[in-house]
Formats: sequence, structure tokens, C-alpha cells
Amino acid sequence: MEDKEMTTEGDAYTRLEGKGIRPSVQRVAILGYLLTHRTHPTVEEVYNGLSHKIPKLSHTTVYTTLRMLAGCGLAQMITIDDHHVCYDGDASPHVHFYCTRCGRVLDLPNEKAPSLRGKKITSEGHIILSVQLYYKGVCHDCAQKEHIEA
Amino acid sequence: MEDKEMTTEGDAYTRLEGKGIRPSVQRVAILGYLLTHRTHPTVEEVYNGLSHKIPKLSHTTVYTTLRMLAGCGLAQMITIDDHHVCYDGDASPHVHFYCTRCGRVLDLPNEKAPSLRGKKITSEGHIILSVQLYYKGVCHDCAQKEHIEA
DNA sequence: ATGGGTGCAAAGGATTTGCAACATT
DNA sequence: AATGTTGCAAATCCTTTGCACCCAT
Repeated sequence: MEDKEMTTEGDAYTRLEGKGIRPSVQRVAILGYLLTHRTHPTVEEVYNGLSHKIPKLSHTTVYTTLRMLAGCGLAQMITIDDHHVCYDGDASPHVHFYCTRCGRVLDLPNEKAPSLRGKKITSEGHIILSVQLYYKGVCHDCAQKEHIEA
Repeated sequence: MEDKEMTTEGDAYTRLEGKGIRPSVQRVAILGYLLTHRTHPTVEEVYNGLSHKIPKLSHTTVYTTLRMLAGCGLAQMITIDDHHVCYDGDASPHVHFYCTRCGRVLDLPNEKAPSLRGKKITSEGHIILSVQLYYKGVCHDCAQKEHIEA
């Protein structure tokens, strides 16, 4: 547990350095949180999860840091839910699923994700820099609880 | 022009009836607006576009009606931009593009969209009810203005 | 010292809510 | 009358902003 935390913190530190971003305490903690919590946390959830360790942490820092991480490719911003933006520390292309019942955002590792090999141009001349494939519906757990048949 | 307006209004009326939704003046106008303005308007834009014709129209009604239209399949809710939800009167599956420079949401009719033939189940047992494929980047117009090379 | 990074409080927007009024059957 | 719909205003929630402080170089 301790070791895992340490490794992940170190991992976060290394990733930030690799992008030329100064690995401040807050940034390492926020990226570390994303790497250890694959639950697609919202800004609020990251803030709540870290405010114990960093009592003076501000919402502002969480907002700006998460946005920055998404901007430089160390995380993904997920806008699948119209109520809450959330983030994913796994920046590799994969499909996301939103359950309209319980509100969870889940990974769909078995679905094939559209990927961009470098910069891509559409037939209209638009430059594509990122892709997101979102599925919405009812997750397995909620379907069972509600006895929904396939 | 007049005729086109009339036809579209009638179209909206018919579509609502077809779903068993009472075609009130507001609902017909809002769906009609989506059908005539393929610019992926936000709630505010729909409100502004209709408040002349329907002076007493409220934001509440636009919010609830658009959400309802998306819920019953007469429109798509688009959450490609983390700042603004917008809506598309074309409910058929197609790819959307968001320009991070000008903020416009564009259709990509030439990209192949993942489609759901009826209800689909993932390997994890989740029930998929809708799909959205989003591309983000720089649109052709903005790329030219900024002299960005492909 | 100087620049980037952070925290705080306040402001700004977007969306929802409760309830009264209205329309339609 | 009864039900469903709408409008208004207030409340709520999310996010950004301005500025002062702090830390690291």
C-alpha cells in the first residue's frame, strides 16, 4: 500500500518532468490521484480526495491543473455527462460508458476505439487533434437491480 | 421562406405527435428551431432565437423541452464542449467536430459513425442506448486564418 | 529578485427548483 | 374540474477571475 502510493507518486513525478512541467506538490498529488483512482473523478472528487493530505489545496488549483494535464496529454477530459466534467489518468484512446441510472463513467476496454496516428485531416480540411467515443445507457449493475431484460 | 417555415413547423408538429408528445406552441417552435438551424445551438441560442416570436418564453421551458426532445430521440444532446451543452435536431448517428479556436460544433458527414442497430449489449453486460463520436481540433477556417500547415 | 505557482474570496454563468398561473381536455 | 404545461424568480451549483502571497530558482 505504502509502496504502491510511493511508486505512483514517483510515476506522476516522472510523467510531469517528461512533459517539462514543474512537478509541484499539488501537481504530483493530483496526477497521482488520477493514476490511482480509475473512477473518472470530477474536480470535486479529486479535491475531496486530496484535501486531507494537502489541507490548503484550493479548487482553483485542481481546476487549472486538471485542465492543464488534459491539455498536455497526461490525462483525458471526459464530457460524457452533461452535468459534470470528469478526468481520466489513462490518456490512451479507449471507449467510455455513462450509466444514466447511477451516473458512473466506466471504461469499455473491449470496444475498439478510434485512434489518431498523429495529426489527421478530415475531407473538409479540419485538423483533428483528439477523439472521444462515448456510449450511454444502463450499466450491468443497474440493469440487474431494475430487472431489465436484454 | 414562409412556406419553408410552415413546412418545418408542420414537420415539428408531426414528429411530436408521432412520439405521443403534446405539440404545444413552445415545443413545436423549439423543435422547429432545431430543424431549421443546423448550427448546434445552445439553450441560450434557442431562447434568443425564439423570444421574439414567443415573448413570454422562459429559459425553464427551453431547458426542459430540449432535454425531453433528446430523451425521446427527436434530437441529440451534444456535450463535446465542456462549457456549453448544445443540441442537434438531426437524431441520426453522425460525427461531430469541435473547433477549439472558434468554438463551433460542426457535422462530419463524411466520417463513418458508429451506429446502434437497436439495443446493444457490451461484453460486460451494459445496455447501450446511444452513441456519440466527438472529434476536437482546429477547423478549416481557423487553420487558414492562423496559417497552420497540415 | 523574479518568475511561476498557489490560495482565497468574490464574481460570473449555467441550470434547476418551487410554486403560481395558464391551457387543454 | 383535472391534468399537463409554462413562466417567473429565487436558489443552487459549477467554474472562472483578480489579486495577494509564497516558493523555487
